[in-house]
Amino acid sequence: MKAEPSTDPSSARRPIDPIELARSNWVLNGWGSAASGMALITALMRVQQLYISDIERRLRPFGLTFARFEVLRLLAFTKRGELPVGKIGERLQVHPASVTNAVQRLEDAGLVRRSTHPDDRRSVLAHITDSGRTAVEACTELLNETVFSAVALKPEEIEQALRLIGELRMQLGDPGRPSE
Amino acid sequence: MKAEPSTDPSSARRPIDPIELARSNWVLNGWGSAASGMALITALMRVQQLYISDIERRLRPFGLTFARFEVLRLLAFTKRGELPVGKIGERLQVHPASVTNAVQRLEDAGLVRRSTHPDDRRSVLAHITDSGRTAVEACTELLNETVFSAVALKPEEIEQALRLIGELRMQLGDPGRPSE
DNA sequence: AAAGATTGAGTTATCAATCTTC
DNA sequence: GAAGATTGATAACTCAATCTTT
Repeated sequence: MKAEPSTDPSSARRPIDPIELARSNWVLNGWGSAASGMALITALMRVQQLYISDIERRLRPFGLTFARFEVLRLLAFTKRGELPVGKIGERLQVHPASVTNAVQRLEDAGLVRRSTHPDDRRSVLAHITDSGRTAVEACTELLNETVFSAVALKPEEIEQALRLIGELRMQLGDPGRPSE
Repeated sequence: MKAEPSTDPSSARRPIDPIELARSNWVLNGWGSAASGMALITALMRVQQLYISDIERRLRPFGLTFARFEVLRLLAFTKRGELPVGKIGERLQVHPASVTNAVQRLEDAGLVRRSTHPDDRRSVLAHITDSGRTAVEACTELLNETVFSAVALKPEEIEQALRLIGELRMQLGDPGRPSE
């Protein structure tokens, strides 16, 4: 047993972590068996929100959102620099309409060009431009230095966290992680 | 050094986890020092998305979103069943405009009522109604049973995950977790 | 008819501007 | 003037409906 987080309401000096406060309330209401799961899921939501805010703030000078950055990043990894928009949605696990929107914005910014697939005219190819490559490389470098390399965990802790999150993704039936 | 995750591109049989694929690409591009952090942050975004989808699907029959559920839950925990909307935003870490929107919807649904603070007429109090209490208890029970208690990790793994996420929140300057 | 993508409607979140009260 | 909240504008996502091509 470790020291319990203080639930003392008189400790008004430092602001109590809202997540730990919620957890205490859960326990006090007799929902002890759900308290830790609630706290974990709330914490996941919170840290995601903090990361997306941080990343989008850094990308703003480039006129990119994280979603659009991911599209560019994906295209830049392909051999020919292009991918059908359906494939993009599949890889990034986003709705087709979201891909249409992102690719439209990227095309308006001159970072990708659209063309119809030569073998299947139903399909639309998104092709990264030179300008798009320049932008995505700069953004990748920036995010690598300021965010991804800066994660305040030891390497083995990152691997541990990845494993735990992987379990959760599997349980939730993440299509990207089939249990087969 | 531990065994590296497979980067073998020939394993095309089962759909590769997009996150592990991105990680491989990061390593192949010489961004090894950022690869695990990128994978962790991408995984956090993904699992958050899966949880929010799952939770909102379950809340839909009640006409609630997760954000609105959180507001109700917070109010139900207070002694008098009421809180200034500014405090709500502070606790849940959301923009004042978002609170206004959520409370407006909740009021339209008859789950909360608004009144002006007696001691400071600038401030608006949100007060949970009997109907709101009934709804939030039903939703809490449902989420506890189907989501929060069902987290597919052992108790000590949940605590481990909470600790690791806590480190990340601290690094990101989560106002709810001051480093003092 | 089915697959692939787009469009339009509805919802939510954020930001700046505004309005009231202190 | 500053604090607290609301409003209006903008952006992004989801869903259903539509359109083209297979």
